[in-house]
Amino acid sequence: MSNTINVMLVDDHAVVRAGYNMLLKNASEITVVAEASSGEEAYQLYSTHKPDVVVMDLSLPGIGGIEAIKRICSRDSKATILVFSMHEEVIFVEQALQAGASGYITKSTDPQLLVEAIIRLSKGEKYIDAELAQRLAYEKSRGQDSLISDLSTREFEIFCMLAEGSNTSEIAKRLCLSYKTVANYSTQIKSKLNVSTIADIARLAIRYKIIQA
Amino acid sequence: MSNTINVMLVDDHAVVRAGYNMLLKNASEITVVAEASSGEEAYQLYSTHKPDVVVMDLSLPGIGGIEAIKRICSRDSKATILVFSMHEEVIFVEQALQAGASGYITKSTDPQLLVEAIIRLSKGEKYIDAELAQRLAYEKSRGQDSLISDLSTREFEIFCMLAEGSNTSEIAKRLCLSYKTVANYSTQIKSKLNVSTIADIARLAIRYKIIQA
DNA sequence: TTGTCCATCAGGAATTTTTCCTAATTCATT
DNA sequence: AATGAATTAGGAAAAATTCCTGATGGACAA
Repeated sequence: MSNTINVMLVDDHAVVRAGYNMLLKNASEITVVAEASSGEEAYQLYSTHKPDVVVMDLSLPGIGGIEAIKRICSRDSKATILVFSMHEEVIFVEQALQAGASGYITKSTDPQLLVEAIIRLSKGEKYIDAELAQRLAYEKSRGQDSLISDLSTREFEIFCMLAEGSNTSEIAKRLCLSYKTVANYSTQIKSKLNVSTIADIARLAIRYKIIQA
Repeated sequence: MSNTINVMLVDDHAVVRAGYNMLLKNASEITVVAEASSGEEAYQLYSTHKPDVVVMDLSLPGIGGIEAIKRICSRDSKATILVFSMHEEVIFVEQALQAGASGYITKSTDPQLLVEAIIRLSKGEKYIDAELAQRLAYEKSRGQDSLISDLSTREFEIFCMLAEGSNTSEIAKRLCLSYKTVANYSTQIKSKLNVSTIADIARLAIRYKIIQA
């Protein structure tokens, strides 16, 4: 029997997936057993392939990466998910870990670290990008979380979608929630962030580099 | 002598660069002769390597991709630059082409099209993602390019206030207009700008540097 | 184990906002 | 003088928001 690490790649860009695939071919310990291009697909393929480690981008169409992590982890509490994201902001690390991820690295890191991180996670360890871990610790120690990190997982998710220009009913549809639920969340988010319009939400999101202008 | 196509890759994510690199290794016509991780570096390496085609991401640290394209093209008017971006909005295509790029494809396209596009560009042809080209042509045909400059004085005024986070009744008060007037303007502005939420308005205003995030 | 807290989800009802239609007025331009 | 665009705004219907309430389930502490 082999003790190879079975990995599933989740990224909506086929080119990027192909690149990772080739990178990981150089690592003999690792076998890519599945690829998904959306959160929904990831969730389904996870069930059929049960990979040891999921390498997941956060910006995905449909249900985003965070929601995909939540669903996979609620289905299988032992799921091991490595977030491999372009976002270099602490807030994303917090949210991803809260959703159930076991590791977080950014696409700026040395390619070799992707392999390293996958191996670490497969052993049950955690692995967080060194610089982000530092910043996370530093900000935590100074209690310097932005208002945004007060948002719950769901709140944050809806916050992002509002900032990106989705309206209440679109969000409800995408997240399979009642319109009312999203509307109520929207009100609560504004209250927590101390703003009164969606424009303020968008600007906050851009200021904190959660979305791009 | 060889008739291989010399390519320079510009992307701030090393992993992504490594991926493209490997993808392009499969294409015998193409040789990657340089890699840059920022606009500045791209500019410098261009001068020393004179690649036949530059494959360039748009989201780069420091001077962005657009600015890098402008500088490279102003140095060498025959420079051939293929934008390879995650952005699927027409505005980015317009800006990139205006800056001097010869092609634009998105990271969602089939990996094989990257090779195809590079070959096309090396022959002096243009290559633009099919779907984006359609949308661009359509919008151009409707004279719908500089959206914001289509706004009337009053519309623009209200547009700015909406983007800054004022709500309809605040704006009405400040401009000494009826609530209804502002509400109707708001609807019309969205329609002219082809957006549906205030978040979109805020992002547009920030993108065009009309307000700051 | 039980109780408490929090996150999540959502309905009801009142209110507010948005949308779409219509129309008056002014002002510039042909 | 006439056309057209900009500005202003009301009415009516539709949609969104707000504030309340309450159910559920998971985490955690006494």
